[in-house]
Amino acid sequence: MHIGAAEQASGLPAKTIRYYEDIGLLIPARQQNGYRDYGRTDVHKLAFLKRARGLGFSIEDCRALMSLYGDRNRASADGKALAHTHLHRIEAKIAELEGLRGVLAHLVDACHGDARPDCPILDDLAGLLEGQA
Amino acid sequence: MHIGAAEQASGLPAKTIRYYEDIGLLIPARQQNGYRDYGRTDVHKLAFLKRARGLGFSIEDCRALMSLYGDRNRASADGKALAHTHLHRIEAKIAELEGLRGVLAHLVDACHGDARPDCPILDDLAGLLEGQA
DNA sequence: TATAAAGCCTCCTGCGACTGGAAGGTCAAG
DNA sequence: CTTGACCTTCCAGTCGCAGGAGGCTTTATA
Repeated sequence: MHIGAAEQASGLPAKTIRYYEDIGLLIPARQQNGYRDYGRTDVHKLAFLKRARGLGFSIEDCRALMSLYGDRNRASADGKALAHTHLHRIEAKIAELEGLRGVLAHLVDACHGDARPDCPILDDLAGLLEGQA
Repeated sequence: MHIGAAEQASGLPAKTIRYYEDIGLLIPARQQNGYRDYGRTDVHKLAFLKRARGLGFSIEDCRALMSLYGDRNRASADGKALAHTHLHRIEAKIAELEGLRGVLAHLVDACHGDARPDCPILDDLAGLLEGQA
């Protein structure tokens, strides 16, 4: 199966599939003409990678997950640990963004937003609140 | 004021301050020996940039905000529009991450996480749920 | 059979927003 | 006069690809 077909079957762009080969995530066989040759297992792995990336796992996480994926003697605890760590990262990111959202919503709310120049948003950025305190 | 002092005063690393000059965000005066020379206004602007970046505004947003910052005839509506757009981006990102969190929390919860190899997390990534349906 | 189009290959560059490091100039203190 | 801190410029690397150039091979059509 050529890379174009693997692209259709896995949902990953050919560019990405080649990149994954570059970094050693999934190295396919080659035909005599040099074309990459993907088998059914390869396509499964590509779809696996797509799903894992879609869940926000880093490439290095994916490497570890792929290793577990192909390991019959794996411990489910290992997969769980990876997912758990990743979940914590996501929760931390959410908390960070919620903090930003709070500040921004407050500022947007406080700004009348007309043609006049006085703007609490720019004032906050300029640190005038501290300056006036 | 040398860059080291500006670093202390603004809270931005010297590397970042130089980078901001490279991309034309804040170009300081130079002393005769070639050293950068930051004045009080420059330090204010650096602190302004630090605050804006800390709120997650992109560099291009910061460029626009800086322009408004220095414009006596600005309309507060412009600042509000930038902040509003940014707020929407953050909310969209939060929603996306909350989706991921939901899926991951579910998977982590479903995985017993012991020495046995069967792992709902890896099964999900492998698309076995669809395969079995 | 000739040719055009599609698909494949490798290699290089760029994105955003820095960060680290090398090689070298400048300045104040001992 | 030397040491060390501080400054300069420039280059490379980060992450995860995407875009494009230039050149094969294969396939489809006239």
